[in-house]
Amino acid sequence: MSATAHPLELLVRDLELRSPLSARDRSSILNLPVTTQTSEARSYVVREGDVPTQCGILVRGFAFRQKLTSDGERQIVAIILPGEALDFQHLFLRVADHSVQMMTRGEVAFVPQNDLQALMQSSPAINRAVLMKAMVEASIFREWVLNVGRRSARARIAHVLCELGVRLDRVGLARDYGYHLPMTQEELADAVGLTPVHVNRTLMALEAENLVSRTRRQISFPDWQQLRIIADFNEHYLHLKGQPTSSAGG
Amino acid sequence: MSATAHPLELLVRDLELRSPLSARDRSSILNLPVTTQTSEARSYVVREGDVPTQCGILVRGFAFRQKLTSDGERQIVAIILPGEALDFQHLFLRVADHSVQMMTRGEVAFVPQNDLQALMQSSPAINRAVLMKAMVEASIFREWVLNVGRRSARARIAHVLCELGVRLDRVGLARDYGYHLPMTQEELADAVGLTPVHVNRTLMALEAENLVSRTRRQISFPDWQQLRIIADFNEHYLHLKGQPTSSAGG
DNA sequence: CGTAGTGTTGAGTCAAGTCAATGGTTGTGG
DNA sequence: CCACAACCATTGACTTGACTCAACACTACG
Repeated sequence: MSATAHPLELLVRDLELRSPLSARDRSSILNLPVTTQTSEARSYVVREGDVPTQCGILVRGFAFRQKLTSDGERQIVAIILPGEALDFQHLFLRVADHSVQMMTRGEVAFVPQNDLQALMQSSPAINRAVLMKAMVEASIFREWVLNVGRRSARARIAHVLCELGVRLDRVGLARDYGYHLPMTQEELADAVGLTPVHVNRTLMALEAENLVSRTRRQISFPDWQQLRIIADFNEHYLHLKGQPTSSAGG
Repeated sequence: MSATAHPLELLVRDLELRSPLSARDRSSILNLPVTTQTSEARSYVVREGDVPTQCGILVRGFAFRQKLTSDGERQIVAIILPGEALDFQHLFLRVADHSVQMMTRGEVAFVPQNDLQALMQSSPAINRAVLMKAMVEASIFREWVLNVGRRSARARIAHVLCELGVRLDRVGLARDYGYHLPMTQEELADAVGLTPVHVNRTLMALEAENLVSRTRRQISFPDWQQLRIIADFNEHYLHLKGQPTSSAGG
């Protein structure tokens, strides 16, 4: 358990992508007390109504945020990638307003909220990085409202595939924006507000047009530029560019 | 311009609803340097791509956040009520990922980001209150993804009407959850991801069932409990309850 | 009292949903 | 290594909720 990479290494890398951290900041994050635990696919990490006292960070595997209607229909409202926090929002909100579930088997690192909060108070850079991450997530929610509210089935699905390509590329988990997608068509349907049957037909159509190529759970994009166009994808909402203050020549 | 209420009074009230502020906190907020300006209906307060240096707070009137698809379809992703900030997110994100537009004529107070940031650094309570507000907004976005993604036209519309009823009630702008709704059916359509024609038909149906009553731009709800049910409305996502730490007795 | 923005209604169409069956993959235990 | 079981993907036939197009009515305001 100690020879492998530190469980929070990916988190640090992810935070640094938008806001620079000093060596000291990095090491104080890595020195946070963590409890790492393996979670099975489909297990819940947070349940709606919970009052968490720890902050979970996804170390390995994929997870998602979901909400249900009263008649049991599921909407996936966010996809969580390795290195991302499951619930920064609980640093400020007491009770969970949605559930977080593992999409695949994976590992989650838990840090006591108090320790993280103390660290944020002592380091403006860490404070800033964590809050930026939370604000970017809010921006992604806005884009998803647009996606689900105003785009065709084709564009919706393509848009989610593009978003994952770009986000996974950022953390080194994609190759030419293609990636291993451990998501069933039913889950994809619940992320874009469609039925699984219609997602299947739409994926088949995208494949027939040579915009998407699937083998097993691997997905790739023979014509990434064209896919972006039909997805109406513009990554501004991911706020990936470096900070303005210093070196602007990104 | 000086005998009337202070432009940030509603903001203070709103922040206090979730997180207590000391007298000193209140007065330091009210002492922030503000520039108040009147904005016409449909004018833009923030445009996608802007790099704001001031933080806008809605003093009077209604506004909304919107995003457009490349073929010009609009999605309203949030409705902003008096006392709410237009762009707390720009304290952490440099460039605007969406536009904020006035729904009605109104007044907006601008505070330099630097001053607000300094205040947040000097007062943990203000810091907490502002960030709670931002996190609650993120929670509302999640609910909207669910609303637009998984509910019927009827439920979607009813849900937005319920949300506005509860939020307006909270700031004293509703009476039995009925309120003045200065929103065209086209805007409502863009908030719920439907066409104006279909919104009209659905509203007429709700009215025929005596769940909604409209006169001019005033809307009221003869059977609020039933409306909540058909809307699948549960206000947990608004995080309205007082803080857990002290007096829990509602 | 005209004009422009809204709201309302009707008729016809279509994108996406439903229901139901079949086919393929993966994993597991014997 | 095989056979089963469970889950997932695919396809067809049919239905429907929401959209489109187009007209007309109301209201506010100068």
